[in-house]
Amino acid sequence: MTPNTLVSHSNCEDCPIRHRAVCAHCEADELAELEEIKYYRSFEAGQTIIWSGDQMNFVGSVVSGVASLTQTMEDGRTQMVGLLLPSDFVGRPGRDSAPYDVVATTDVVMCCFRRRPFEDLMSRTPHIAHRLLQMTLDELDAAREWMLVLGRKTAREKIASLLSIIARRDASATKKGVSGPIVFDLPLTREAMADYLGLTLETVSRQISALKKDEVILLQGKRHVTVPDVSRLMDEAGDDADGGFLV
Amino acid sequence: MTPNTLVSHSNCEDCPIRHRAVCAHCEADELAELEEIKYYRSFEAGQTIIWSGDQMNFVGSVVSGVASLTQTMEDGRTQMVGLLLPSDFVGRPGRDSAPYDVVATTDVVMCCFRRRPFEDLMSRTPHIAHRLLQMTLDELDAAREWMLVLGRKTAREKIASLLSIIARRDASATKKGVSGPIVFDLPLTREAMADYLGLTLETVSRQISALKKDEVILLQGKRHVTVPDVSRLMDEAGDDADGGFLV
DNA sequence: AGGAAACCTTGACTGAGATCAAGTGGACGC
DNA sequence: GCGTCCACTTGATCTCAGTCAAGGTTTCCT
Repeated sequence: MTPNTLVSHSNCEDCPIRHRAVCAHCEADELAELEEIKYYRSFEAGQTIIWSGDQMNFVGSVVSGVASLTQTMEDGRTQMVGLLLPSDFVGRPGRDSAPYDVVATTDVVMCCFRRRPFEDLMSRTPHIAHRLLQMTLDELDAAREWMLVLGRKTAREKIASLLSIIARRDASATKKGVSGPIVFDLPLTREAMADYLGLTLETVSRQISALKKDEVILLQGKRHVTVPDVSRLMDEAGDDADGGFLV
Repeated sequence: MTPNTLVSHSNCEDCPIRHRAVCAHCEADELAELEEIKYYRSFEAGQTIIWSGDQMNFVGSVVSGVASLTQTMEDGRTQMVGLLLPSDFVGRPGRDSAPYDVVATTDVVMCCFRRRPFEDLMSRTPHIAHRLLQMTLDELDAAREWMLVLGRKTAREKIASLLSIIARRDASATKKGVSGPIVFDLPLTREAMADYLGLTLETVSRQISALKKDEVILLQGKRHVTVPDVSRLMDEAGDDADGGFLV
């Protein structure tokens, strides 16, 4: 699928996530050490990267594509608990077995480190530990914002919230300005969106149709979204109007 | 309210959360440094400890009592996004303003550190940074488990989940064995439980009545709970039967 | 080109939990 | 002892999202 990806940024300095991932604060010498223990792996859309309960032999960063963390109950009810975009970190140093399934939502390339060497390196490298703390705190904030969405928002607000999160992360990755309409492709199926939002896929479909009818969004095909007025979308999400593109 | 608390463990070595809080891994000399910049503050039940948006001048640990992190939408809908029990950490090093309200649910005593000195100390003390990373990762796991509860569980399962979480944390704090019935007091009002679970207080009340009628729990008064059979409660929560008291 | 499999949309009906409303019970002050 | 307040309970009704079902598109395979 993505056969050349492995070659295209084997050098960390050229890596597209160099300044956003767990290695962001590393000095040249630290980066060299990381470079020695890293390796790339590619996954196709739909593939499970890690099974819940499995031995965790590696940790790593998403380089390209989208993956999701999901939890499943015995009767099959599924909840997505994390959306992993490029630069996000997978795995927990110091833990043996994975608590969630990690699934590739699109084709994914990961930059992996064997767990033990990474843990050793981390204990010697405050820059890495510090960056990982920062990233974990950010994820905790995102999880808490998500709890408000899951617990208190209506179906329409949930969809609007998800769209504005994707739009925001997309904009911050591509460094586009905030002004004017925003255009992006949904990296998730209706079912994945439902699992993210604690809804059924039928409800997701209906609410997307409703937002389209009300011209909050425009659709070309089923995945290509245009948001003519971002603040309108934020209103629909029930968030404070300004929102602020901080990250 | 708790006038003597300030005195009763001004010495870190005697502190009830000494080995579970952010200071858990500290050596004697590191502890001495912490001791110099720490101070205690007490809050009465219902008091707001930190307002969302406020300047964060301190961070700290809950020593005794229960506090909650809550998010509120403009129209008043409220979602609790964190339940802070003794040893839990409040605040984020490196952040200026608080993203959530922190409210004392019961009377609370906190061990506070002024933010700047704490940040300085942390950058010099890997033991503290490492412990904070551990605790943050644990909180992230808890938040993700909570997302499953909010997104996919029924009202009855939500209540059973909350009860088993409180029972578990209570048991691990008091070091009691797992066998036999578990007894504890609910530290939350019905309304706080509703805010935690994304329900209304009426639904909380009805489901507690239903669990009582089905003898999953026994009630003395409105707050004192006896769980005759923990695995029965876990079944009702929809979790995998064993659950494991790891923490 | 034809067929099958994903993925998505839409409609009709149902039901779990929200909403609105009334009432209970215990704690506290006077 | 009596009123008041607060936390909680219970009942009646409504509604939003779930469920069940049918049909539409797109893509990809043969």
